[in-house]
Amino acid sequence: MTAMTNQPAEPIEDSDIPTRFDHATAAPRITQAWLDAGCNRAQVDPSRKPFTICIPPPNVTGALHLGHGLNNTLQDVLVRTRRMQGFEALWMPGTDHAGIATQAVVERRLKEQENKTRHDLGRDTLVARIWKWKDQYETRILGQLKRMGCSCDWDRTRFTLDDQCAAAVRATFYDLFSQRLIYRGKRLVNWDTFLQTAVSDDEVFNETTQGHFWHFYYQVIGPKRGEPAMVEIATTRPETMLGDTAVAVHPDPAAALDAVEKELRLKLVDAAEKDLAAINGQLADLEIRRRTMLPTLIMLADMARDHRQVMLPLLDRAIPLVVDPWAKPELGSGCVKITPAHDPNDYEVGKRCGLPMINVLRTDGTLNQEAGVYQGLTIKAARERVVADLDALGQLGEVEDREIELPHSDRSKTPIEPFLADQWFVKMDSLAQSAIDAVSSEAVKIFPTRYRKGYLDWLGEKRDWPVSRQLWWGHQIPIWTSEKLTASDAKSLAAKIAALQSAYSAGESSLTHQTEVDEDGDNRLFVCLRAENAKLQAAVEAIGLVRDPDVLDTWFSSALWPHSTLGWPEKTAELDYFYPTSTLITSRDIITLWVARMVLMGINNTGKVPFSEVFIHPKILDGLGETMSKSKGNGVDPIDIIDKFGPDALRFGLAWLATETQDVRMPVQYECPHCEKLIDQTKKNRSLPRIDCPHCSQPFSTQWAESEADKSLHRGAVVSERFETARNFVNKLWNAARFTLLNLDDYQPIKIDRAALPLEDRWLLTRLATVTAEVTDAIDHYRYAEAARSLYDFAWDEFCSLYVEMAKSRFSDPAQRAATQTIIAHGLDTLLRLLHPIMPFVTEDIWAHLGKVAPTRGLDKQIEAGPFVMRAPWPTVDVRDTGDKTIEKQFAVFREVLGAVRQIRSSQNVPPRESVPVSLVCDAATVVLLTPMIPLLESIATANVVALGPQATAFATDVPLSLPSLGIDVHVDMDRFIDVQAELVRLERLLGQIIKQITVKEQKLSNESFVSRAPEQVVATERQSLQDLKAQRQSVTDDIKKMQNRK
RNA sequence: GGGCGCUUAGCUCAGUUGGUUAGAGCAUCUCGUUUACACCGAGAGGGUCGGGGGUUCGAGUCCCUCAGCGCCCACCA
Repeated sequence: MTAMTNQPAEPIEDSDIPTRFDHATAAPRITQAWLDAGCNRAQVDPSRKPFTICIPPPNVTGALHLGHGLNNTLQDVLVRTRRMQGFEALWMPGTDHAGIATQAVVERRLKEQENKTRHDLGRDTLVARIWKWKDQYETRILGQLKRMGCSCDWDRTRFTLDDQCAAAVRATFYDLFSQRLIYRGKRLVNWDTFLQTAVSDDEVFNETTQGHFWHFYYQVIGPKRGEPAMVEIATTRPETMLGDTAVAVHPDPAAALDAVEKELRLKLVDAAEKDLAAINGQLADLEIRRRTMLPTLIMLADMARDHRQVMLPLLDRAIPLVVDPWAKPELGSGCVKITPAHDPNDYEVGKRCGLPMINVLRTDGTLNQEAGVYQGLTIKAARERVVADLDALGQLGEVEDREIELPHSDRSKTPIEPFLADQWFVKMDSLAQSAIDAVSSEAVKIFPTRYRKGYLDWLGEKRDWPVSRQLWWGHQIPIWTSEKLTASDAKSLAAKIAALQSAYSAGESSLTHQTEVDEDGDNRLFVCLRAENAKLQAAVEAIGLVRDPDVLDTWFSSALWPHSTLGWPEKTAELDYFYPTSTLITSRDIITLWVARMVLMGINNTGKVPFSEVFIHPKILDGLGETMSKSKGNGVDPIDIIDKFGPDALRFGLAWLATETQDVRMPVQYECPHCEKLIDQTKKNRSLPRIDCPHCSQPFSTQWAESEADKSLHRGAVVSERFETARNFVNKLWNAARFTLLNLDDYQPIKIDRAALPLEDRWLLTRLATVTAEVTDAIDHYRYAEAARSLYDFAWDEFCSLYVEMAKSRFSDPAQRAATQTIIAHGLDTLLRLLHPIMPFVTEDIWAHLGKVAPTRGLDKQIEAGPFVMRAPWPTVDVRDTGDKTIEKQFAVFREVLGAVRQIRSSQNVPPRESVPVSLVCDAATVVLLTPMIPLLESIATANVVALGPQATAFATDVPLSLPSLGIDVHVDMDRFIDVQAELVRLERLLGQIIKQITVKEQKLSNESFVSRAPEQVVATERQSLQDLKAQRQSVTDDIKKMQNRK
């Protein structure tokens, strides 16, 4: 059947609609139909309110996994809902160039496959290769999103490195540079010696390794009588001593020790038992230090103030003793070697004490000329040599074994070396403050609110943002430099630049320059170009300036994403209409890196916050509780799930799991393509390119297959049974629709008079109204799981199990057929709209089928249903359908009674078609409620209600069940079926339960304080409940007697 | 070291402001092809709500504490 064409209504045959939703053929067809009709498109339309979401641009490092699947499902649910609610909804798609990550991936492959480094290729060739990689993965990523049903406006797809984003980056950099908010500085950076680039703190992870703690002795130069001849220092990185420029000691060691002791004693007061020993140990240690070390330390401090020096061994360089509070007398020897160029803390000391900073490393991690005879060695080799040589000199002391937290680069997995280098920084002061204010004032609201704290704390530190990266893939810094200039050279160069400035920038200024004096007293000059301009660039280079080879941190361009994608710095109509965007949906690990920076850059560039709400969703963890990531290899490709379960099941399954506080644990299995058996994914096998099936021994490939041999094998999908529920639900909906469609062949809608409707119809309308309100509210507040559960329960337990069942008999009654058709068509129609944002494909397919047999739908008046549920209006709540508590109560009672009858039937093994006589004992009020339900009960439970009311009595061959909370006793005549023994077992068990409950209640009610303090209503309920239980006990006891008599 | 979560059935998770007998899906067991659906239907079994203490008439829910797991931030010469 083709879905999207308008054909005249024709009878539907049973065989026309398969019993399973065929997502594999339906999804591509529907996707195409949406595209053809422009359903995803958003345009500036002043008559409508805009609703905008910018996608968190996935990195082009690799394919998407289920974490992205969740992120994008949640965005799409929201966008589709708002679109249906009448907003001009724009979902802006795109990808991120992910500077260091992407370059690292491509470089690694280059090494593995061709044994080449980036230097073998050169900058242009490498960058061209990365573009190729980007094209390949961008296509794959966008394809994944499309198959998931993401309703992005694809024509607007952006890339953080495309021309439009580049223009925004250039303009931002230029503006910040002009305001001196971007500056050049020497800073200690985390140096990745493998990738030969600085990486940010955020790209560093710590790993505990077995290391040593070496003690050295440095000789004091010209020790006077009574003074120590040596100072002892200790380090975990001996080779850095080559860059030592001082040895520090605390300025007032006695006071420092006192302070520590005071703190320890405070701790002692409210310490737990088990900690006491440890603290006391520390206090004892302090005492020893006071006696043994303190005099020496005080003497050393005096010597330092006296500008005394020690001799750095091996290099025979005299270095000063300095005083600095960083040297803590309570630790180690109390003295600390200072290596400003290779340790963050030492760097601070170096700055405070005005020490020289000697960098002993080359960019590749080998030692440079500063290291003297050790020049050219690797760090590892140098370390061994330094230790051996010091030992030979007799200046090596104790060597302790110690666990060391060693920083590693997240990208190359190699150890980080702190390294002094020239870098560009963004000054965070006022920028950070604006982003703090935005969240404090709730101009930007973060959900769940607990994530506000991390955001505010991080920004509160206002640490300047190092933005240069020694990479080739990214936005090259738009700065041209000339260094080591004399003052007069600098002056004449500046004049030439001023000339260029007036020649090229009529109107808007597009070039600016700054001069500054470097640490050696020379001048350097920077020129910044605002936009790409080949001629101007050539002119700048012609007067001798050289472009900075570095590129910008990826987050610099990501920070501009909400406005750069809409055309900023141009004043576009799009920007004016769609910006600020509405909601950002992302994961918690980039709240600071990305969200905070978008807020401050958005405010800086546009004067407005980039979005008013941020929703942080849970993370998807694998079966071992680890987050999914490309680098770990435990990522599951959403396409595998889609192939097996369908896109709707993927989406519904993810939404169902996306609760507020809990991350989603997702154990996965490989599915062998040969024998279809499932193989648990483990730490060992999760990143293998091929696996031999343990069941059928045949090999299959995985998503990591790269070699041709592996790729030619059959691919083993990674699946999770956690999507079965959702897949089954999709099919349940499909079949409810199938039933409806098969009964709409002669659809003749009639005008509905609500008051005259039968009970079950009024109930359905009430429930639809309630569910509509619930789902709307849940989605508004990002409670996706609640929306999914609410729809699941209603669709399955109420629409399918009750309403459809009740409709069966009414369809065969000519008097009721038309009305039932009208209502069920309306019910299905509403359900499809409500489910569409979560399950777009199956709802769209059913919508098309429904449109053919029932092109107009509605209650008060018939309305032409449009061709797409995607573009249909979101259901609204009609007040006439809400608040009828009587009907809800009637159905609640009905379902209880129905359950009781079924339970009795099942316990006695009564065949489904056998009608059983039923007698219902209840009070007069319940009779009124229940009487209209009798026909439904009879049809659904295959029961025959022979008596109802206070006077109704038990049967001679009775199997009863009491519903104490409702005050109803259900009696079923089991004359023909009864299994006396089984029944006795059941009754005895039941009696036991009742007696237990009675005991609990009696205890409760005999508790004087409960009766006097609990609210009256609670006490009354308990009393009534006890009374009911007692009555039930009586009747069960009677029944047991009766049953024993039958024996 | 600081911060934020989490711990409920065999598994994966819900559980609104404290209030009848703590729920769902999967798995298990029993029964059933009944005119949409076996990716289905009916029913059953399965819980000291991580341990301990407290507040309260009443605690899965609030407070304290201990233990375990996870994440974020800082730091360790």
